[in-house]
Amino acid sequence: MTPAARRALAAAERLFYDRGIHAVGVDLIAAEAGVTKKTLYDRFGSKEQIVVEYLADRDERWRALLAEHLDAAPSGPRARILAVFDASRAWMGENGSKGCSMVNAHAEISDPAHPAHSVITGQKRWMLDLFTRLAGEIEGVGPEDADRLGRALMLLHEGALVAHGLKVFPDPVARAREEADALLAASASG
Amino acid sequence: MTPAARRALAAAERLFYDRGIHAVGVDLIAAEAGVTKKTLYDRFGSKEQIVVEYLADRDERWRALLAEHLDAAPSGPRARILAVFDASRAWMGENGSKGCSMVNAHAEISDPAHPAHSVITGQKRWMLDLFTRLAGEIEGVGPEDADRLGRALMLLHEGALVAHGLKVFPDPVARAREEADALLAASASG
DNA sequence: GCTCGACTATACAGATCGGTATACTCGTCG
DNA sequence: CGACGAGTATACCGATCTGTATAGTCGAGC
Repeated sequence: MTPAARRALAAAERLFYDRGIHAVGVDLIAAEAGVTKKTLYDRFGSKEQIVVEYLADRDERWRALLAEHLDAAPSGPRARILAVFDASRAWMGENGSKGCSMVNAHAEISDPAHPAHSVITGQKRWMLDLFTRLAGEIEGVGPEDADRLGRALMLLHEGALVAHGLKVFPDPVARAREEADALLAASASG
Repeated sequence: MTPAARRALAAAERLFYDRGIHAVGVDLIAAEAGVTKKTLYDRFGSKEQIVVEYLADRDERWRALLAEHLDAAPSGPRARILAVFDASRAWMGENGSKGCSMVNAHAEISDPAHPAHSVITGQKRWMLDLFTRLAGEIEGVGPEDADRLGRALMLLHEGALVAHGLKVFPDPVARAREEADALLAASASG
């Protein structure tokens, strides 16, 4: 990726996230990045492609941050599950005062055939799988309970991201982590 | 409200919710409603005002449906809390295949001074207060535990609405209700 | 019968939308 | 030196955006 393309994508990410996708035009992206529209279309081809790369890049960065937290977590599935919430808390502190970019983008994209759609649902499905897999690694938790636990963790996590964006009450991710902890304490020997 | 205004608002609600606010122009609203732009601007004055009334009307209808479910619920705070989730399940079945309109609208509105902003945050704050108040009515639950419980219920509920919109797994509102039930069972004598 | 509010129809203004075209500069690499 | 990729600058296209203006239709109430 050329330097101008990187600058353009960085500007697009900030603008799309802060103001919404449809509210931001390519002229504005070009101006904010110090790049001409010609360069934008040479590198990306279309606004739609910029949107896709915006979401894909955020997804990639989130998964990288999450992997760091998972690697640094104490061994054991329960600590690793809590590490997911820690990662989200760290992420939100730096990247997310308006909630989840995937959820927000989904609100603006009606066409299920839009190439961004698979990025959005892909991340959510991946997160559910992660929660379910980690829950299944807990001693004494069978596949059925893992499904139930994974989905409950998913609900708490998604709810926390939304609550953070809406600023319903302070530090909802920390609150969700507490609740997840209680859930895990109750569900098995630990 | 005149008949044409009612038709226009109904069309706007459907279009805004399905496609997003910025993706829908007033010409399209007018055409879908069988109404001229002149009438639209005579009745509402601006697109911004249409957006505000779209959200306010949905809020009003949601609160009415919720009140019905709360009135029909068995007495006792625990049953009433579960009735909130039942109301959401019924609501989503009819009005919401794309999640929460307030959350979705918030994703598209960057200006905190936008008149729709207070409608959005107002409903969320109201829901948190409702959960907290109902939790506080449970025997043996003090004010501090009511706050904790209210916020946990809020997280589950918001998470369920998002998960429903994203179609992460089937019937997330029912799953959230189960989790809320377990939470309430564990938190007090009942 | 006449006024008045609600509504339709159409055209337009000024701005912005996504996207394209032409012409230029500059550093790098062979 | 010369070719080439990256980027700049600017102008433009057709379409669409919010919002306004003019002119006319229709039905109900006084």
